Order: sequence, then C-alpha cells, then structure tokens
Amino acid sequence: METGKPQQADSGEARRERKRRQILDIARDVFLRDGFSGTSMSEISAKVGGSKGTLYAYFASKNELFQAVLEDFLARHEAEISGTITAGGPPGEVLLAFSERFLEVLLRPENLALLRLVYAEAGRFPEVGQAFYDSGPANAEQHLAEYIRGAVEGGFLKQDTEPYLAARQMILLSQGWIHNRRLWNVTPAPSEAEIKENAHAAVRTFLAAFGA
Amino acid sequence: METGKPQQADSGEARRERKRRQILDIARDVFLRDGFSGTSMSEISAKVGGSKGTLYAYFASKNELFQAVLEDFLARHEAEISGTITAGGPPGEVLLAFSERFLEVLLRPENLALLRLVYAEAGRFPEVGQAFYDSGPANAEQHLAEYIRGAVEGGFLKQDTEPYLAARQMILLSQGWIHNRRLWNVTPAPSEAEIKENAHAAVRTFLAAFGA
DNA sequence: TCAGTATCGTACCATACTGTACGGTCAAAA
DNA sequence: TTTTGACCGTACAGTATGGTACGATACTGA
Repeated sequence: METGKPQQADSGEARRERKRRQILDIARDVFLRDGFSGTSMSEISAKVGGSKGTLYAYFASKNELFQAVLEDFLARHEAEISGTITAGGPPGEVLLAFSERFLEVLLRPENLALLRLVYAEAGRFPEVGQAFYDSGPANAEQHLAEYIRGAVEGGFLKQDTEPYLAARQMILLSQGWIHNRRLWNVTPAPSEAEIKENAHAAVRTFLAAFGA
Repeated sequence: METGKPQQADSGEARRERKRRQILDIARDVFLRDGFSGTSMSEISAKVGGSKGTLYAYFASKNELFQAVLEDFLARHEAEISGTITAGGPPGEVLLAFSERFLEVLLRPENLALLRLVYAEAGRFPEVGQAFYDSGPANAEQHLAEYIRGAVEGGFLKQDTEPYLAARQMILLSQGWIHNRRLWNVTPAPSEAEIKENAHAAVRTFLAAFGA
C-alpha cells in the first residue's frame, strides 16, 4: 500500500524484495477476504499494478503464493500472540493480563479472518493447519504451561497441577464465548469492558480449580 | 446414495420430495468437502445422475441450493446436539455425560466439516453464521444454563452462580483442546478414552469453580 | 388410451479462471 | 554507450464455471 513509485536507493536485490513484500501484502488481504478458491490471481495482479507475467515471475503458482502468504503472516504474528505471557509474577495478575491481551489479539479482524481461512483450508491442505498450529496455539500453550509450572513450584498453584492441562483450559476459557460468536459473525465487536469481564471470569474459574 | 431407481409407490409429490432429498444429500457432501466457491453445480448434477436442467428445476441457483443444504443439515442435527442434557440429576453425573457426548458429537467428521464450512462462509454470508448459531450453540447454551439454574436452586452449585456464564465456560471446557486440534487437522481422531479424560477434566474444573 | 409433465442428454452462452507467450520499454550495470 | 534483464501490456490457450435452451423420451394421472 505504501510503495507506489520506486524511490531512489532501490536497485537489484532490494527492489525485488520490496516488490515481493508488496505482492504478499496485497495477496494476504485478498486471500483473507475471499478464501483460497474464491481468490483470483488476476485480481491480485491487477491490484499490485503490474502484469500477470510479473506476478508469476515471483510466485510460480497460486498454491505457492498462498503458502508464502500464510508463512509470512504467521511469522509476523507469532511473536505477538505468544509474547502475551510475562513470567515471574503471581498468577492473579499475570493470568489476567494474559487473558485480556490474548482475547484482544484474537478478536482483531485480521486474526479472525486468518482463523476462518485456516479452518476452511486445513481439511484440504494439512500443512496449512500444521504451520498455523506450530506458530500460534502450540507456542501459546507451551509458554503458558511453562509459566504455570513455575507458579506451581513457587507455591502459587496446587501442587498436583498438570501444567499442560491447566494451560489448555486457561486458553479455552480466555478465548471465551465472544470469540466464537465473532467467528460465526453473530455479534458486533465487543467493548473493552466485555473483554476485561471475560478475562476476569476466566481467571476466577482457573484459580478456583488450580489455585493453592 | 440409497435411491438408485424409483420404487413402486412413488408418484407426484412424493417422487419430487425424494429427488429433492437425494440432491440435498449429495450436495451436502460436496459442499462440506470443497466449500462454497470450490463446489461446482456440474459436479453435483453429475453425481445426482440427471441433467443439469433438472437440478436447476429444483434449486434456482447455487446460492439457493447452498442455503437449503445448510437448513436441512442443521435441522437434522439440532436435536442431537442440544439433546445432550438430561435435566434433574446431580451435576457430577449430568455434566460428565453432557461433556462426553457433546465432544463426541462435535468430533464427528461431518460436524467438523460443517464447522469448517460455517466458519469459512460466515464472513461473507452472515445469515449462514446466524442460522448455525441459532440451531446449535445457542440451543446448547440455553439448555445447559437452564439445567444449571435448577442445580443452583437444588443446592448442588454455589448460590451466586450465573447460569449463562457457567454454561458457556462449561461448553468451552467440554469442547476442549482436542476439538481445535482436529479442526486444524494436526492430530488424528482421538480414542474414546481421551474423550472421557477431557470430560473428566472439564467437570473437575467446573465443579471446583461452581460446586457448592 | 392419451394429454401433460418431469426428466433426459446435449449443446450452448457468456464469463472467468490459471498459466503462458511475446514483443516492446525502461532503468540499472558494464 | 552498450548490454542485460526486469517489467509492462496484451493477447492467448485451455479449461471450468453458473446457468439456459431445446428437442426427445419416459412416465404419471385421468
């Protein structure tokens, strides 16, 4: 969107990299909006501005472009979604912060669209589902489980808590009903207060089950 | 699949109804497999056996057929998914039975495929998401909430339990991690033992939070 | 028996799709 | 300045799509 005309210091390798990025950004929007089958290479090429030949010089097929788009998207958002856990503190605060931030990130339109896309294509393209899982949920699960293990050792949580089980339940509760309703498109975007409320409810239930 | 040749008592109204059902059954499979954009009317017509003209004599457009397929599918499965709650007994047993059955139903391939389809199309066709929500999740939520209200009044659960909040959390926990992993297609179908284990964990956490 | 209708096969329309080909253009590298 | 190579516009191949048209045929209902 930001690279209308080539600027000065723009040659060779760098130029190619810029164009590639531009294609990926545009293709991402279209794929997220229309799904894999519903997306046309011609439209992408038209939006990029160049010719279809050029598009195919960067990505040999629709499939390849799709994979590249997802890889790029997931890599960008991996840090964000798994960086929601700050280790060390007491569960009451840490988990509340995690839960809020987690849901807020999940509810962003781009991430809802990504989830829809992944769900839709995971059946036909298992590697898509796998890539998504590895870069998102698996990370969140692991980070959270590690934090929980620490909290157990620190005496904040019940001694017999299974970190991975607890982490998964915490994620499910944090995700909440709102998230599903947003995915099904039966409710408008919630207010920040509703998100906070969901987080509180999640933490309350979690601590009732696993608190020391 | 089962109606190859017309049988004897087969005329007028009934005949038409049978053919309609046959088309719906076949179209359902194709839509669930390939999604809306990926599905071709020609393929459906070929699988049905007749001509494309006939297909269009029953459903005026791809859109109309799609809507009809979903309506039919949802109506058939509505009872099953919301009939998983048997009122009256103590939460320990009722909720365990619900949780197990709920997850087992959710994990059936046809329902996973339906969920994928609904997620995928809910963005573009809000009425699809709404119809699904009304016929599935909304029912489950309401039935469960009503049971929980009864259990609170019966002294089985904490007096300050909010039935709808508790119901939603119970559903989220029941759904579990497995369900997501199946949707993302990163794990094979779980054994019955795993399903039971998930249900136990869900009930344990639920009762820790809301038990009297 | 006979009219009416549902269905059939097939061809077709207009459009869209992915992917390729090709000659012209323009800017960077030598 | 000359060469190189990326990029452009456009056209095209080949196939598939949703949807229609139409005459032939088989079957239902009276």
